[in-house]
Order: sequence, then structure tokens, then C-alpha cells
Amino acid sequence: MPIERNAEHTRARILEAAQEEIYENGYQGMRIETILQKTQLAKGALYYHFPNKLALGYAVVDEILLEHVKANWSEFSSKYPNPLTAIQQLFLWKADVYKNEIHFKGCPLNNLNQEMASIDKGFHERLEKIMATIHGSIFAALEQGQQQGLVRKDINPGKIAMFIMASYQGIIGAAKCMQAPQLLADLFGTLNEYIDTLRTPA
Amino acid sequence: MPIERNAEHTRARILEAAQEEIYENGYQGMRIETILQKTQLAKGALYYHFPNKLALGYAVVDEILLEHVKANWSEFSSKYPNPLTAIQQLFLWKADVYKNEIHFKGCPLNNLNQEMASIDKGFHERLEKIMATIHGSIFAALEQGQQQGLVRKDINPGKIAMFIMASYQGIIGAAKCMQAPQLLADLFGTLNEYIDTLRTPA
DNA sequence: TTTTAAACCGACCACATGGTCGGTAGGCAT
DNA sequence: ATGCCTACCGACCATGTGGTCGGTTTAAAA
Repeated sequence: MPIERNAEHTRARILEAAQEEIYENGYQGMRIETILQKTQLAKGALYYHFPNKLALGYAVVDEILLEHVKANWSEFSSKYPNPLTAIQQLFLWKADVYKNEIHFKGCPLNNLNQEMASIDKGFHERLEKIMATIHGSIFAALEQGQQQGLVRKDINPGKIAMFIMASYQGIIGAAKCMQAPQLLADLFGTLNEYIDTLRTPA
Repeated sequence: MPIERNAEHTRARILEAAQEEIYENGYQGMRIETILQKTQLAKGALYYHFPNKLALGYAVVDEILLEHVKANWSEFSSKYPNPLTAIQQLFLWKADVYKNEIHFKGCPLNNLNQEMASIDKGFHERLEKIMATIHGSIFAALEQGQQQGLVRKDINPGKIAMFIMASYQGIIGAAKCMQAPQLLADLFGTLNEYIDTLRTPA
């Protein structure tokens, strides 16, 4: 069974393997040799699709992480009309997904951010763009909630959106550091209690 | 002016240089060559004091980071008798310290945690120990506050302590990712508002 | 069928990097 | 002064790693 000779597909496989490697070892810990092993490709193939290691790393951010975030968010914001509820449900879902992870590796986006944002400018620019996207989504949700009378009007949507995003990252990070994804339920629970205080009092 | 031949001092210089390197490039990005350059030592000196790179990394955690955290905390908890206020002041101080950083590199402890906790067991164990120390401090502060009637008695000190710690990390991380330490004031401000809700109502 | 270019192969290279080891100098006890 | 051990030197090694390049295969056009 010869592996299909399809450029797009090959490129996608490389990206996927690279994403996995970065997720497990960080960008600096990712080895192209390992990617070749995982994809059963030769070096020439990889360097045909990507000029160098850095470009591959960038591509993972642009084509995998960004899309993943967008998909995630749009799913929940369309499922739950109340924006605060959408955010809370997203958190609970994350807690549930990672609950039984044997080896919890955290959030791919946050990991890369922590590792590379202050080291490499290219990564920083790309990752900041994603962060801005997320922040913009939460911000818009809060503002929309205010207009609909669902969210208190005495809060600053920009600041609160940033805080929620930061707490989310922190929670994932803490659970990762402690290697204890079962903490996520409690932590997101506490965060969700805080989010409840943003609702318009009944 | 011959550099003093003092084993303890030399070892300390190596550790300091290593800490800086890790802070700037992560453990995986730290290079022995750079440390030798910074300390003006030869390779033999470094490998006389440390058996290998990993041991050096571990030593940085045990002898630099842990001590730094302990010193930080004890300073503020002794300066402010109200535990909640001590925590809040510590945050505001951090925001102020980093405010004008040109190239904000985040929190050394959090950085290493994010990078190595899920990769290397030795790092994980050591870093978790520090996290547990911090958590224990906040936990004790909250419990003590409850006994003194300063902190609401309907909250779970363990969970809240974990949440505060996670949020702290997240805030530092977010500011790092955005390369915007001026965000810290707002973010810690929001966190402190949350902490205010933990006080016993007047 | 022949041609052509995209897609892929894999041996090879340059060099960075962690680590070794025989040697040397400083300082302290005798 | 002499011996001796700690502290340090720096050339050298083994290996890992990103990257190159001439060549080969596949698929579709001519």
C-alpha cells in the first residue's frame, strides 16, 4: 500500500507531526529527525515544503493553533446565546476533556507563548495576533452582553476580558505544573463563580 | 587584578549566570558556552562544580528560585498583618517593578514551570515543591485570616489559594506574551478586586 | 509514448554543543 | 622548602542537529 503522493496531504502531515512535537517538547525541543520518523518521510520532503525549522514553527502557529482557537470559540459562542454562559461552558468543557489525561501537557498555545514570546520576535508577533483574537472575542461577547442587559454595565469589558484570558492561561498552567488536571474542575469553578458576579443582578 | 580563587564564590557566580541564561532563553536554550563567557571561567571549572547541565539546572531551582520566593513572601507577610492585604500589596509591587521593563521576560519560576514541568521529572518535582510552598503560604494566610475574622468563612481556603496562585501566573504570563508589562497594573487591579470580595463584609 | 516539472529521496556536510581528561597553579599543613 | 589537595584550565572528542544537493520517482501534459 504505497503512501499517496499528494503535496497538500504531505504538508499537512508534517504540520501535524510538528505540532505534536512542539506540544510535547516545546519548539526548542522539537527535532526534525523525529518529525521525519513520525511521518515516514525523508528530509528532502520536509525541506521541499518548508525552507527551515523556524518557518515550520511559524506555520504551525498560523495554520494549526490559530484555526483551532477559532473553531473552538465559534462552536461555543454559537451554541450558547448568553456570552457569559458560553465562556463558562467552554471552561467546563476543557476541564472535562483534560480530566483523565495521564500526562497533562497544558494548552498548546499557552505553552508556545511562554516559551517563545520573549525569545523570538516572529513567534511573538504571530502568537500575539492569536491572543488579540481571543481577547477580541471575549471583549465583543462582554460588550454585546452589556447591550443585551445580561452583563453589568459598570465593568470595563477590555480589562475584564484580559483578566479572564489571563486567568484561563494561569489555570491551565498551574494544572500542568502540578501535573494534576483534576484541579481544573475546581479552578474553573472558582473562575466561573467570579464570572457570575459580572452578570446583571436579578 | 587576579580573580579570587574561591570555590563558593565561583559556584555562586556560575549559578547566577545560569539563572540569567535560563531566564532569557529557557533551560533548553541555555548554553554552557555562554555561561563560561559570562563568568570568564573555563569548562573545567564549571564541570568541577556541577556534574552536568541538568544538575546545574536543578541547582538553579533549588538554590536560587526557591530562596527568592521564600524571601519575597516572608517580606510582605511580615510587613502587612492582614493576609489579604499582604497578597494584594505583593501583586501591586510586582506590577510596579516590571512596569517599565523594556523586554519583559515574565516570572522566572513560571517560565521554567511551563517549559520543563511536563518534560523532565526532576524539574517537575522540584518546581512542584516550590508551588506547594507558595500554595501553602497563601492557604495558611487565608486560614489565619478566617480565624481572625478578616476573611469570609464560607470560602474554601485550599481552592481559593490555588486560584489566586494560578491567576497570578496567568497574569504574568499574559503580560509577557503581549510584551506589555503596563497591563500588569490593570490585571492585578482586577485580581485584587476579586480578593476584596473575600473579606468579611463590614 | 515522450517530456517535463513537481514531489520526494537520502547521503553528506558544517558546526554547535555537552562532556572528558590530562595537566597546572594556588594555598595550606608539615 | 616540600608535599599535596583543591580549584581551575583548555584542548579534544563524540554526537546530535539543521540544512544542502544531486539524483530519482510519479503523474500529468504534450
